[in-house]
Amino acid sequence: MSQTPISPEEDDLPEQLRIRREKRANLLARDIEPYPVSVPRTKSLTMIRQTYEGLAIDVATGDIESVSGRIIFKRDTGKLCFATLREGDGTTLQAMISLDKVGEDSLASWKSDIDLGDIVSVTGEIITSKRGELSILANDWTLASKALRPLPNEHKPMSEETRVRMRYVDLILRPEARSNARLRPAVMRSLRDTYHEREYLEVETPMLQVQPGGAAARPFKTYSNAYDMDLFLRIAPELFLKRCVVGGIERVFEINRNFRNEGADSSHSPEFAMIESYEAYGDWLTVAELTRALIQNSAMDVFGSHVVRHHDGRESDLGGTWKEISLFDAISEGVGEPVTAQTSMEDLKKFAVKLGIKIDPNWIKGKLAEEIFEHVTAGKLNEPTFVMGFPTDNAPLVRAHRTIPGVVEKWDLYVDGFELATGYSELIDPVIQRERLVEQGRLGAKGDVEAMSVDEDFLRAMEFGMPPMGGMGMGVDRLLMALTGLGIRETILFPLVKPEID
RNA sequence: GGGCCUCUAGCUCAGUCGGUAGAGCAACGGACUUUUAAUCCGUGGGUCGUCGGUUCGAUCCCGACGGGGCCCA
Repeated sequence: MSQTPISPEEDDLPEQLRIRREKRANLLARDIEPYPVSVPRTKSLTMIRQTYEGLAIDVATGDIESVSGRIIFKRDTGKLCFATLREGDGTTLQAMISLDKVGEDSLASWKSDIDLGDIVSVTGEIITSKRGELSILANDWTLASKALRPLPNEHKPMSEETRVRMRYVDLILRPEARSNARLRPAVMRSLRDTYHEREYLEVETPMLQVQPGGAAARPFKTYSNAYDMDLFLRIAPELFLKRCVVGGIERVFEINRNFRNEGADSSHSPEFAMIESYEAYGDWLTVAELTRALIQNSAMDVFGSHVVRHHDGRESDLGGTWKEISLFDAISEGVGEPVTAQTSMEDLKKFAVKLGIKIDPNWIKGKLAEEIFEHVTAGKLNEPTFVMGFPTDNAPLVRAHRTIPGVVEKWDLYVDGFELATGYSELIDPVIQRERLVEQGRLGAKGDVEAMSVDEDFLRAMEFGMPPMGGMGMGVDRLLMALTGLGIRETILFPLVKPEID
């Protein structure tokens, strides 16, 4: 990592930082405000571009406007200077500063006080240059904000680390960074539109929880001074959304952050956006259809097609109905022998060993079966595929499959080789639910840090009667990955990075 | 958790078979009234991630630590 100081001491600064601070001081000494409260601005660069689209070469419109933007190119010549201004969405406009319009002092100041990266306001006539470039020919200009750090070389890509650490610079320089930042809210809006069309109610449930639940994951632990008690950041909203359904909010969804205290890599972030929804009187097939609609509508709303083009040019077809495979069929094919929920732990271990899977002694049978599946099949599932029917013992919140013993009505959706979403026919029998959670508690006591615990208030809610329902969950970051092919850290504006200096 | 790669100027990167370093862009000084990564002339800028070790001498070799990346479980 570079050694650019985060909190620079005034002496011993790198040359370019020192020079820019001197320029700021010099402006102040001449009673020029480097950070004014406001600057003239009558139109955005986008509005100028729209208004004067198609203007011929070397035209003077007579229209006087004030515009502002960050200087991303600067070409100073003797008596006529050019700069390219850019505003937030990437729209640019050329500014021209000429001796005969602004005078000697102003031109000299432009050359010596203004740097690449500064934000300026320019007032003048909208013209096209002799080369046909739409421009504003300055009658006057003023500094809007002095940049004390130089912009990186625009023509060489910033390293991945610099992009993530200084996303603000990434956003200034890289069009993809700007479009990625705008993609997420567009997808969020599409997801909400789909839910609203189906008369779902959006709710917000607690992120600070007394007892984390709803998923198999390690939580972040924190502490409340006011209550003098440990609290946890939620790993899933599931148990609260189900409480909503008990209360009669029969179609409910939430889009918000979950936190899992686990490894971070190109598809896992410690905090990630998750969508979860529950539909009374639905089942796992109902929510599979919903999930497909959510994803396909997102693709259509954002890209205008179910075929999405990834950043590397690869196309991914999310259209049509999607393939469904059985989890145990996939495992059987992978190991070359029939495997069912009844296959013994000993046999599963033999298969796992043969495949070179490192077995965690805390794994129960269902977990081992899923690990084998992930090893032999998951990564190969590039086209959207529902993997149907999971082992009962590793899915404590899901109801039993109506025909297949030892299996629950749970699917995982795989796209591009990773798990994008999951859906259940939810378990609604409070007695069986209690048995399942008590069993989870036993696993937890034996050292399984991901095991769920018995949430008495959740069980009490169930005991008031929970309607039959289907539920689903989907990672929003992963949806963005499926739509764009990007890594998770590119879909998140400010992913967690370790500090540069300790 | 294990393995591999990587950290050099503001940015992106070369490089030194061990004798304290270079390019492009950026910066500084000068020339230029139509530039588009402007051009031309000149100049400066570095604790070579940190701390140890080996050595007459380490940015380079070795070790530990820290940051980043990739692969594996």
